[in-house]
Amino acid sequence: MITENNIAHSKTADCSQCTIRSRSLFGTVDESKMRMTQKYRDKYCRFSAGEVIHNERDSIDYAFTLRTGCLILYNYLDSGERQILRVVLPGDFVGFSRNNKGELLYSIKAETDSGICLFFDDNVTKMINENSEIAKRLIDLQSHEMSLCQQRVLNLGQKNATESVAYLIMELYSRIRVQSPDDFNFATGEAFFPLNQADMGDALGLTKVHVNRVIAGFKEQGLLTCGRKKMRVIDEESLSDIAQFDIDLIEEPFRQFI
Amino acid sequence: MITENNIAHSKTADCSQCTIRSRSLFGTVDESKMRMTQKYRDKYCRFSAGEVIHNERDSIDYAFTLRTGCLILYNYLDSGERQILRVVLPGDFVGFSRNNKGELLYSIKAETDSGICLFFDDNVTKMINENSEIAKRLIDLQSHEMSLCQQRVLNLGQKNATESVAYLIMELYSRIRVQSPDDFNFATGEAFFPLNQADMGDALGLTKVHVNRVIAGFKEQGLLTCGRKKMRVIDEESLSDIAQFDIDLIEEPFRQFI
DNA sequence: CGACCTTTTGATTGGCGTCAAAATCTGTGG
DNA sequence: CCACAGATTTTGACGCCAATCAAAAGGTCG
Repeated sequence: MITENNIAHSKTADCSQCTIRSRSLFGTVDESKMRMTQKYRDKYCRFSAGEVIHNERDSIDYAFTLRTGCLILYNYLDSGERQILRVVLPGDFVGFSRNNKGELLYSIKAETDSGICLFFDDNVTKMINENSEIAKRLIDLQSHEMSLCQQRVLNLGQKNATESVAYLIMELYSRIRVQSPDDFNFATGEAFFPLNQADMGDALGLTKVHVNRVIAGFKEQGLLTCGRKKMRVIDEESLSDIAQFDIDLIEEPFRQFI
Repeated sequence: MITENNIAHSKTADCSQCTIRSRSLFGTVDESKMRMTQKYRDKYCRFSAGEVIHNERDSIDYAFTLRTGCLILYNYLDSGERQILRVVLPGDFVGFSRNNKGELLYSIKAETDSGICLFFDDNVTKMINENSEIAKRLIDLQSHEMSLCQQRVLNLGQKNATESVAYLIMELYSRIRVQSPDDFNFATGEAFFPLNQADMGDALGLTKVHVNRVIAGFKEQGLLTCGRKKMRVIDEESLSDIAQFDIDLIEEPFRQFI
């Protein structure tokens, strides 16, 4: 939950300094209108790694863009099992998909130290009403997110452990390179990887033990090296083949309506 | 693919006769503006059960609302396995989530005889530009669909065969009651159920053999009766409990922006 | 009636889970 | 700089859920 402690001065995250603006909700809005877009933002909030931002089923009256860091969206089942639904990286928009009572159906946790640009629902409505560019951009972002979610269904439904671990690694590794370049060392190919093996298991419906065995196999084959929250993919082509992963999905969201 | 054979006279499906308008893209548009909304529709097309409407990865220049019948969206893997991503019922909007080349990432097949209201992309853009009511509705529909998709991820990732078969049955059965009432006998509780057991397996990542065993168990416990494309749920509460299914998800999409 | 599709049943196999414990890494404070 | 607690990764033995293979039974339609 957001408390006073989380709220930072908006000045600390000015739109004009934003490195992920082009991928965000305002990605198609001309820079000259930056003051207009910034006006809609209500707050800039920070969270420390491990902080729970929102609890499944609580009501919520805002949505946000992740500016820095990494969040996970997840659900718990009665059995106590956790399913990670989505890994959120900078530029991603979060807070839609409410049920018919206006509740958000998943919990949100900061996986690493993170900063979000917050918009109250009223202001989201305003943005959409006043600016069809933003409405269209939101539709494109949603539809891009839907593609990723459907690929996850495909993974979980039909791929074996090796294939789906490879997919998760390739998807996240590629997205980090594009969305969070500060966490990616372009010289060495090493990325800061926000998920540990237990998290990966929770995203894939596997146990951490089995995830470990699969990754050990990849290391043996020389496809990647990794350690505590670090990941370096050595053979992207082979891993992509194993995963049936298509990089086209990760690039800039399609601009269907311009 | 759509051919001349599929195109029916638009008059055969007038908006004023439409029984699922309230759930569709035009659900929030006042009836007095019906002529305006109908103007955007380019074609009304019919498909027979089994017809493939669109092939994975082909380019496409339209989106549509399903008016009658039932469609499935699916992908094939290299292994030849099929994953059903979504079962489309009347009122649902289909044709977004393109990749950055404008391709649709899934195939579309008519599971039963079906009729669709087709909009070319240009007209979708026009609708959204000219009418923020429609844009907002589209955003709400997409976010509702996203919730359903995330629930599917939860099912596939963390639930066992019994739970996920129960979930699929409850989700579809409930949606048929709401979205396709002609296929639902409110006196007996019997629904026309568009998926056979092999299809259900392809939606859940299970084999048809195992789906059959699970359903046999439900029958033994007196939770449901079913036969060739028929389904009658006797004990909705027990099945919902097993499935951890929440009916709130199925009701009218949340109107977040009004 | 015969071809075909779907459902049902049985026997066997295997991929991944479960349980348990050791090894390694990380941060913290004395 | 080292000691120590806690988190994460790694390894091993064993078990089970759902897959696989195979075939029979039942429904549907021309």
